[in-house]
Amino acid sequence: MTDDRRLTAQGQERKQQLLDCAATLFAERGFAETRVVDIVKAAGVAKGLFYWYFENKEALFRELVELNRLRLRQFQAAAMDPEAEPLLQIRQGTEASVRYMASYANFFALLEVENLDKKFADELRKGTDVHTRDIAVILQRGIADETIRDENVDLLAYGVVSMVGLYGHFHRTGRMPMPVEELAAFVARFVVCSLASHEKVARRVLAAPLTPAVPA
Amino acid sequence: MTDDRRLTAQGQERKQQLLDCAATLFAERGFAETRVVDIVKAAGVAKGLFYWYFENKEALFRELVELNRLRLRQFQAAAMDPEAEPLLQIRQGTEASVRYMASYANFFALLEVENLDKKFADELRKGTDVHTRDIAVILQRGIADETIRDENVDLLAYGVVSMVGLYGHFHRTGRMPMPVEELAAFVARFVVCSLASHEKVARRVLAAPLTPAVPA
DNA sequence: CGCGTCCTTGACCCGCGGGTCAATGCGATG
DNA sequence: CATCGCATTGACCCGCGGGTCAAGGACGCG
Repeated sequence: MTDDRRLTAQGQERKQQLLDCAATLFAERGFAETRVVDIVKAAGVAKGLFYWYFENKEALFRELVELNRLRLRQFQAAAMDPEAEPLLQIRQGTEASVRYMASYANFFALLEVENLDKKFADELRKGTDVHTRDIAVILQRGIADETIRDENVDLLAYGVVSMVGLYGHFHRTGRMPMPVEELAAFVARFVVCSLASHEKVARRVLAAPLTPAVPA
Repeated sequence: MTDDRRLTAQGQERKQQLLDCAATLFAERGFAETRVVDIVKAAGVAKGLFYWYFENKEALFRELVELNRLRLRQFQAAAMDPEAEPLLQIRQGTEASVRYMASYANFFALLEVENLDKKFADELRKGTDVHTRDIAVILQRGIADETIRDENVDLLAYGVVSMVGLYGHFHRTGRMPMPVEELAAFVARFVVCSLASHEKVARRVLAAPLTPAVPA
């Protein structure tokens, strides 16, 4: 495949099918351990077709990651009440992220791979950084109005973002069978407690009603 | 190499040399991207020699990980004052771990790889779990005496252990140039705040003097 | 029906890199 | 100095798996 060819409806579908199969396999056994043959077999097509839709295995991976990071950010942004106080926004975003990860476990497992294969680390890190910046901006407001502990805002943001990924991984790998909602609530409490400047701020934020589920 | 052969002093040394070179390379470019040839070249020996000391590449990796997890646990345990209250022990262990990771950055980067290659995940996870259990036991005591928030102890322990690894990674990959001591202090504060049941407990624990450096 | 574009096939190529092996060195030990 | 077992060498083997390609549908359009 050279640059962006025009794809028919059928073509779009087939490409998506390959993306889906690849995502599942990557999530199951990782990038390096997934063969192109495995992907096309899973999709029930010939090997050559893979290269009609993708430059190579790496390109497919990048596309997959990009797509999903986008989705997550949107989902998270949608869950935040723009009127709420900073720490409450963080709580809402955190809960939403955990839920998102649960529904799109396959896709999400993918993002973890980026840290493993150094080949991707540098390029894909940028995506995470953008995400982290979103959070940092909110945290900054919380620090300004003294509801969030006055710490290095980048360090805090990194912690918040990673935390979600961390517990998502934990849950996904089945080491703690528990309902998603429960886990989401736990992570939210954990994050809020680690950020709140005072006990009463934490209590106030945690007392707010559960974030309503947002339509995808 | 079949099982454990008797090695001369020279043999021990050579083997260690290979382990060191491999650790550096793995840390730099990851497991899958490091060739056996690269390792032996770095050590300045012939390829065949690699297989005199190790069953294969995977076996070397496992040995490396095992070795370092052991070291970390010892280091961490040594940093904890057995008389101190639970949360203070956690703080001491956390600070020590961050310091440890800074000194043995190469070795430590290795532990992250385990999450990437699914091949290792299952087996090596057990090691992490043991580590997590250590922490869980301490947390349990803190929950009993109400100095630590009454949450699922396993979830908390996982968070604490991962947190350290997380920020270690962050620091190691050079995204936040700052003195190790400063980072260690930050992570300790983060963890203490997320665990403490009450503001005054957190303050008390954080007011305690810096853990003295323990001789290796 | 002829032509062009999109789609699909599967046999084939080929280099990379893990792993082997027969030969040799070398430092103890009797 | 003979012998033995640890240590070391580097050429070689070989399969795996990424990537190619020539050929052949299928569908739409004038």
